[in-house]
Amino acid sequence: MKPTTLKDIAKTLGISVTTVSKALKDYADVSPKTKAQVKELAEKLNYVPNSFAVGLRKKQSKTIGVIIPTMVHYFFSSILDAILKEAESKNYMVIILQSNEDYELEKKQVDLLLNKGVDGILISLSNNTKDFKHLQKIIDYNVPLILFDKIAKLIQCSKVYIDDRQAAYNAVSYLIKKGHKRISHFRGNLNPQNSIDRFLGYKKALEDHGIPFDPKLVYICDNNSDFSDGYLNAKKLIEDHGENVDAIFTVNDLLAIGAINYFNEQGIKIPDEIALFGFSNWFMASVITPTLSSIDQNAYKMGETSAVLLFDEIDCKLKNIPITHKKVVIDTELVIRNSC
Amino acid sequence: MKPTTLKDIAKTLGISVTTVSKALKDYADVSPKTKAQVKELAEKLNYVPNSFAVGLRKKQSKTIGVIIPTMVHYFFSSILDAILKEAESKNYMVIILQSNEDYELEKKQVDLLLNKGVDGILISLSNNTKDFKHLQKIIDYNVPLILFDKIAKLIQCSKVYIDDRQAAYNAVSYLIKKGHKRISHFRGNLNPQNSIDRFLGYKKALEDHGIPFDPKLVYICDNNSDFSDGYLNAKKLIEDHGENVDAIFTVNDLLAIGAINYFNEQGIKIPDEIALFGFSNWFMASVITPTLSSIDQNAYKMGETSAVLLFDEIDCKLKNIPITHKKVVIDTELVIRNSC
DNA sequence: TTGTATGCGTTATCAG
DNA sequence: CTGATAACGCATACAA
Repeated sequence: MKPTTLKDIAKTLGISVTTVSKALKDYADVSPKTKAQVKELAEKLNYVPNSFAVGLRKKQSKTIGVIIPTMVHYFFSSILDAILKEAESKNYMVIILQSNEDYELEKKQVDLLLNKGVDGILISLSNNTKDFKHLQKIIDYNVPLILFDKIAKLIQCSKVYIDDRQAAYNAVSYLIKKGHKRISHFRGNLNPQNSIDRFLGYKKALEDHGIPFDPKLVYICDNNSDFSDGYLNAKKLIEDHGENVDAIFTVNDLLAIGAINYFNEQGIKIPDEIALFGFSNWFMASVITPTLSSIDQNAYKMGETSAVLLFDEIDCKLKNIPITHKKVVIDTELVIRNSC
Repeated sequence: MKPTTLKDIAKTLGISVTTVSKALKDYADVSPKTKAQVKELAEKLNYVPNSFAVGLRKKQSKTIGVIIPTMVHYFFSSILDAILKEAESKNYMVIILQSNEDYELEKKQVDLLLNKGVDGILISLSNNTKDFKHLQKIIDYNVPLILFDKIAKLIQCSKVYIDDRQAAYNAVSYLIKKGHKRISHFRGNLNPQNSIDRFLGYKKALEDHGIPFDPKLVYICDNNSDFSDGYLNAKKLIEDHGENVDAIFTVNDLLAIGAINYFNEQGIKIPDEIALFGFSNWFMASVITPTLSSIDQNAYKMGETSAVLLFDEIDCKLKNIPITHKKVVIDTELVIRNSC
């Protein structure tokens, strides 16, 4: 079965392709009668415009591209969920690519998207992206670009992100107000900015509340490892400090859950003997025992906001309105549960 | 900045567009010298073929479409991960759509993909899809189609799925071999086939091992509810049967985790007083205390297999080799942990 | 070995 | 009100 074309309709109706095209678009200069005829037949033949042809003519694809480091992740899949829903409502399609934390791949994928003629691009950068020529290329091609979560400060485009430092600050301040004084931090690798900012927020909260920062309470964990790293560091923490530690703020929920497992196993009472605060508010945080307090990053809102911004810019471009880049900081939220 | 076209290259080199086109494709009838010149300039100008034009000419897009019920789900995001990786390796792009368990939306999305000229389509059907005209349409348009996980038996196309019945049978048989005799089942809604098959597997395992099936031990849970439904039904189970029940096989991990929370809270020992077996092997199963035995559905392999089948069919179509539809049953695996 | 002509399906311009 | 024509960028059959 072949798709119907304008030509098919024109032929059976004995009129020109031009008229058919105009009729379907409700141009003012087509007689109501012709319009009716054309529309009826088009409906009957199930006509849909060929998107290659439209794209070739109008240089727009009604498609956007998204590049994320990885898909199998509650945070990113929630973001994608929001982007897909937003796109759906605007009748856009979405091409999704995983950079897999690989800079070269990310670069190649940008080329693919540009080549594909997408109307806009959303990117959350790979941890290994230090060079931004590929992003500049997008801008040079005049394709709207929004960076989210993992952003590059120097690139001239709209950005959507959370304030990791502030969020960490809030969590640690909460622990302090609850009376905790010896607060450990399980931090991530030195590398990604997120991890640095969360550490800085932790440190600042201590300082602002007159609690001396003790580097011995900071444990560096492997970001990509599974939760067993949390378990192991919890063990180490107790070995190193015994009762001279009363809380842990972890850079993500997974580490906290590993630690919870260790404490449960050892009969160390949470939160009485040690309190815990995670980061990200994975679904898991609400089902573990005890339930884990955590910082909700509002992934859905981040995705939604990014998509809305992108469609705005696409719109502006179509209407030749100059684009003003925006920076949106998404609110995070302390979700207090039973671990502190 | 405008993308380079064949015309640009032809003009600066003073040759025809045809020659440029052929040179880039290494046609035999272009002189090595011309080829070299063309390629060099193309490289320099960063030439990439305009995909709209190519699509219009060749009627293929190097793009496939995927429709899934929902994205924010460990199972589906793992499948997508595999599909994206497979597509990446074949230099294909992937358009992802969420049907959101809505039949009308699914239908519309099929039209969009067809209209978009994708080279193939992968679908996991919505629970509410009872009518398959939209799938037939894909086949009528001669676009390769693979159904995975939630399939329609009557449609003539390749399918990739697990044997839910067998998997459930295996899990329950395991519980029986461990000495459990009063095994409850927390089943899903009556509606999706998965849920029915898992129930049937449960029942068959009992029968085959000479254990009478007791309908009072079967609890119907709301599929879309959160884990609290598992908690509530566990409570009910104990109220109804007291010690006269020694294991539960749940239709998914979430319900099992809800139940675990209840038992932990009540000091009911797992697995001594009651054993648990889940289904799906969510990440959570390995971090909960006690860790939960579950059935791994091999999501990654399912995605990979589906994608490989699709690319095979696309290939056959290009080469005019007749397509033979395949049915692939993905192996499931009992993952035994501490809950039984 | 190179180039000309044609068409893919649509839309915009302009003439009738 | 209608339609002929050109153009988008590329690929191919056919000439030269």
